[in-house]
Amino acid sequence: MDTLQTNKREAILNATLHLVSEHGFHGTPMSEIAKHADVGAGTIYRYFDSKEDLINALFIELKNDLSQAMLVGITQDQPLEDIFRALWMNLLEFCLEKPDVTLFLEQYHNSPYLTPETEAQSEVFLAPVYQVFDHAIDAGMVKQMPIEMLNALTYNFAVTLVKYHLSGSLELTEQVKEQAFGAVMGAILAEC
Amino acid sequence: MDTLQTNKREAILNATLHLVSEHGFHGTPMSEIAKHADVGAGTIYRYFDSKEDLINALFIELKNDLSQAMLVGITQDQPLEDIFRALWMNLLEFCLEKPDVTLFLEQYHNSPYLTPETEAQSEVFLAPVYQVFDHAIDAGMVKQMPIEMLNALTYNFAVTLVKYHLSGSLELTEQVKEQAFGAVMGAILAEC
Amino acid sequence: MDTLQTNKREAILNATLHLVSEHGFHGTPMSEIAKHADVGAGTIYRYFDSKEDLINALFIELKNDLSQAMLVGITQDQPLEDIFRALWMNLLEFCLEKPDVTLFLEQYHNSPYLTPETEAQSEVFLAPVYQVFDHAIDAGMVKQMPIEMLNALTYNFAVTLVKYHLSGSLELTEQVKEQAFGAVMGAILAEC
Amino acid sequence: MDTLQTNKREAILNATLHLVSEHGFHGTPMSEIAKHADVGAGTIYRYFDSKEDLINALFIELKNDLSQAMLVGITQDQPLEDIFRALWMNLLEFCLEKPDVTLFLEQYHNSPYLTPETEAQSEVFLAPVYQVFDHAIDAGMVKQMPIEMLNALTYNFAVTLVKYHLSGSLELTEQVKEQAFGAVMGAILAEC
DNA sequence: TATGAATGAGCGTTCATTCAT
DNA sequence: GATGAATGAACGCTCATTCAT
Repeated sequence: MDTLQTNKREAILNATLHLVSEHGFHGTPMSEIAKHADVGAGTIYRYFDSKEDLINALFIELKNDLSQAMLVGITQDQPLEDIFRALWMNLLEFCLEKPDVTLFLEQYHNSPYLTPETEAQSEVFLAPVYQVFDHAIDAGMVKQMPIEMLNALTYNFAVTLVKYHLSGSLELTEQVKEQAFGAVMGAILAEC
Repeated sequence: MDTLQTNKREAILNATLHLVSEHGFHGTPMSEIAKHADVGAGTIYRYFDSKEDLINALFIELKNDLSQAMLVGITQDQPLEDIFRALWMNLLEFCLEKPDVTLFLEQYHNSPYLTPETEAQSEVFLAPVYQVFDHAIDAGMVKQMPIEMLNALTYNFAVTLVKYHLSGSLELTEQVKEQAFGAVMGAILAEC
Repeated sequence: MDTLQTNKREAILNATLHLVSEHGFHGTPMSEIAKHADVGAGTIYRYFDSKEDLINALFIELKNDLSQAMLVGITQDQPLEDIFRALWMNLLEFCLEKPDVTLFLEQYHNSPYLTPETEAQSEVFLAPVYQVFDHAIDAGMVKQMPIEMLNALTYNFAVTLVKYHLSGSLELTEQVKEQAFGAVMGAILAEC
Repeated sequence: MDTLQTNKREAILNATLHLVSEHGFHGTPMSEIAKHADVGAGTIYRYFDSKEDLINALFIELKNDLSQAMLVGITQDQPLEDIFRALWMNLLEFCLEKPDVTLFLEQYHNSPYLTPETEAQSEVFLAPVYQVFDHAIDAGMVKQMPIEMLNALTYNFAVTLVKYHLSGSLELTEQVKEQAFGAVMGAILAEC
């Protein structure tokens, strides 16, 4: 029973992710989501108040997934350099492996669905990552700079690369990934 | 007459830019564009085949504007370092001064309106910029890296900063701009 | 068990009365009725075939209640004048004390739910009242007039007054009630 | 041009009147109104903001029609008795000749569409009628009673008779009409 | 017997597009 | 050329009803 409920909700979210990443918010009618999720049109409204609510809920879930994925394999006792590399590579791999998530999140961030509330909710999950940034700055490893600039140079940069990759204009080979990570380091490290 | 025609076309494009940057593609009906442009609803279709055509045309124009703005004040005889700085600062200032253009372009890039054709058309204008990149790599000033990665570290980075600025989370003071440019340089320079 | 069944049926009818009198037929979903009656949505369909059936059943019950209420305290041996007064005052008081019933009945009478069948069913209960009318006409106390006109001057008039009262535009004080009854008498009595 | 616009608006109002009087508010979808008015579904929304707005506008128009009809043939110099009779008979005839108007108004008055605002708007047209009532009371012809009671005994009584007539249970012959008017007079006259 | 999750037809409404003027 | 009234397909959403449990 519990699983069935969860299944429908999951199916709806999955269908939404899939369709929106491909056709955009406006190109994805609720009826199509219902069809792909194999549920009745009205069923969606047992789980979500409205299309907006559905999309916001999906955004929050995906931001959480992404945050979790970034932290995989990371322990407190590792050197800060290793943590940084792991965080960034985890991020890059997650975006590469889940292109629909990447595209959904980017669309969401540039749409009127994004509100201060949903943004604030999504930021919560990233707290551990921001902590690493703070430590790195305190330790003198990373240049003193606004968190947003760090974000732009790490998170947004990775996403941009993946979008180029998905559009077919840039192949993200292991070598290119390393080069990209090198660029990130060159940009943020307080070196020499 | 010619001017009148041009005026209407311009008025329609301006209204579209203004409205889409604020309310998104879906939140901007053709009727509203007509009202803001002070033309009849049907008149839009004398200048553009469809809403899609209108938006694509606007995208191309804005990409051209942006490219032109980047090249302002640049001459072949300047040192490569100066050219780089000028290009990037021009870009940053353009995005800051024309937030509606910035927001429109970002929405467009993350929407289903973007097609390989429109993308290709818009790339044409950036040829001079890409030439600078090539020269810089040939001259050993900039690391050998895919043009897309360079783009991500220069163009997309600047746009991301401006979006943070527009959302109110990051203030782009002169000092922050310098710091940002320093980060760009750290990322791409083939230094020591 | 029998009581439980009766209880659920009663609860459903009560909830329907309450909600419909306040929000109208269209503003009262079955799901809301179920919630207010504290039963499952499907349970309603054990007691009633459809929403229409439920509303018709409620109408019949309320018409019965109203008829019963009119006859309270009346005996055959009273003078005809007293019976008339008692009937009418009973009616007025019932409508005043049960505004939801009054409003429900009026909505029903002006809705497509009303059919010749349901009307005929509801008329049955009023037989004793109609008998009084007949006697009064036979006795020469009341003018010879169609039963419907008598109804209009007694029943419908009383209901109309109560509706004005409920809407706040007319206060039904004891004095006003007497005046109203006086008007009824003036209209129907075969006087001088 | 002007006529065309008026025609469409009129056609929509007529279709609404016809359909609502027969099937009720809920039984009358906008699509059906459009079909009967021979216009596109969207066209209705050029003339009315919403279904509610359409129905309210129709109500106001019909109340105006009814008020106008009541005053036909009445002049200030007639005796008060004649004015009364003319008003009431005009009303009765209007309701008889336009049964759909009668049924629409009754449904409206017993529906959630009725709001203090729409009621107030509709009362404006009845001012001349109310003036007659006031004069009649001042002149000592009619008993001192609340305007609502007078309304109930004249307006609502007439409508009730017509509804009985339309339901087929009471035939409003000339004789019955006279009898009915006699009842009205008996109810309100301050006589002997 | 009772439930309430699930359904999908049908609603009110929007808006890109057309075309008579 | 320019208009804007008119269109109707398509949308998001509701709710009477069903049925597996």
